[in-house]
Amino acid sequence: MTYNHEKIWLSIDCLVFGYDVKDENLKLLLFERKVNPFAGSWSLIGGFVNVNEDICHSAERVLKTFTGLEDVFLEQLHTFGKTERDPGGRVVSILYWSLIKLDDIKKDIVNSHGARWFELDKLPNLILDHERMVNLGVSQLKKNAISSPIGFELLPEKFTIPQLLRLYEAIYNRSIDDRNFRKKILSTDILIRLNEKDKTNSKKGAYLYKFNEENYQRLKSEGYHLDIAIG
Amino acid sequence: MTYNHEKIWLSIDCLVFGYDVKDENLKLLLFERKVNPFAGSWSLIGGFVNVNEDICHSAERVLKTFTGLEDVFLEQLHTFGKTERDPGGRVVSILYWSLIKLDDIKKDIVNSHGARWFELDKLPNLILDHERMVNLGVSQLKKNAISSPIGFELLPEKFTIPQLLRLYEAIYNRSIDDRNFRKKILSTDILIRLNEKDKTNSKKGAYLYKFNEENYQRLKSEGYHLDIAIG
DNA sequence: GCAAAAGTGTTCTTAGTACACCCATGA
DNA sequence: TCATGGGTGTACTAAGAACACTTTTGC
Repeated sequence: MTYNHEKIWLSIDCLVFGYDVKDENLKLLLFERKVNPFAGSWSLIGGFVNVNEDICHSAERVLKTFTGLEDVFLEQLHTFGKTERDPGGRVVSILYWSLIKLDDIKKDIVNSHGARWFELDKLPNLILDHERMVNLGVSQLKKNAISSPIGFELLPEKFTIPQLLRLYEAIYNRSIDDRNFRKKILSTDILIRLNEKDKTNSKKGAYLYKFNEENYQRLKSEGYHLDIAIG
Repeated sequence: MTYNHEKIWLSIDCLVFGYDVKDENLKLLLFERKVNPFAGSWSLIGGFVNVNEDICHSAERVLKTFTGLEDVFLEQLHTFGKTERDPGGRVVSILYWSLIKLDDIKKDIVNSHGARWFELDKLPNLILDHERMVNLGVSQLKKNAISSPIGFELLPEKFTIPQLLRLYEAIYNRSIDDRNFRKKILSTDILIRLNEKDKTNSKKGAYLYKFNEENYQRLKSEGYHLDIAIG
């Protein structure tokens, strides 16, 4: 014991946003809390930080434990530390968020761990300050979708432009002009068109694209600002 | 004791940026560390979070203790939690930043508390991961100066447009066209021109302005993006 | 041949950029 | 009267916004 000071419980909470190209809906993963206080209520997934564990690893562990998922986008957002935030004791909580490309396999994995997906406008009441956390996450989603390619984290590796457009419409909750959207996103050169079409949504079929990480990094280092929020 | 889990030391580190309209230089406040490990080395100001204290109050306390300053801009940036970040023990640290309008009075207050201002390009070596923290702060400064009026936090209540321009040049470390800067910043309506001139820098004198908080809030809620980085 | 989604181009308007001169004043 | 910093305007260019029709194909 090298420092002489009182210690504090430190926890992780994790916002897990998921998007399914099929039903075109943004979803949030919630869990029915098993421990008191508030056993039986809905909450974000979370857990305590261990002494011998980097906080980013705690976040990965929490995500893995509750969803079975790993190697997905996971980033720190903010730390919540009001003394009265948890009536069960003084717990400071570090909020992370994860963005998931939903498919049936991942839905099954998550379901088998007991968590449940909720549509963003149909959330139940949440415990503690978790509602504030959700609000922060939603506003970050809107803010970041403009300037960084978090959108691609929510889509499968191969996706069509209409799917990407539909995702942005879901994030911003309004309709976007498809001609301008297309022009803008293609002019940035961060998409690679494949010689494949996806025909699940139309008879004509839509070209599949991949995200071009390299070009995106170049653009970003040049200080480019995507600004995809097109009326 | 309601939760059964190990606790952790939680600390605050605080980046304090200061700007003095007279010498037109961005400065960072550092402190010579008094406690081991690393006694005698330079570090950010910081301290432990108490169990009965909101983390934002911890940050205010740390700032007050080391600088005598209160009621200034103070915001959370990021939490650092690698297990090996402090060889003195497992300490997770929440980084805050504060932006200070420097004048002689504030410089005296700070000096009398034993901290010292360093120009950004003349920083000494820093302990632990404090260099990473500084880098994060500097990049946040550049990022936020574009889209939010943090610049005004660094200027006195009344300031001239050349002073504001000089500050942005200091933040972005390059020269900015004064005609375009003026046009842009005035077109946003977030400045109020006063019927006073500041003649410290010229015989003609430059009009003093105040920041218009109300108009800024309106602009922000309309989703406006300032984009002051003018070539 | 028709329904349904994918894909394409043009005009207009707005905002950014580059650039040079006059103004007010104290010394 | 002149040196110094403060203030203004215009022409050009690039990007955003609004908007309608053709293409492909399975049924």
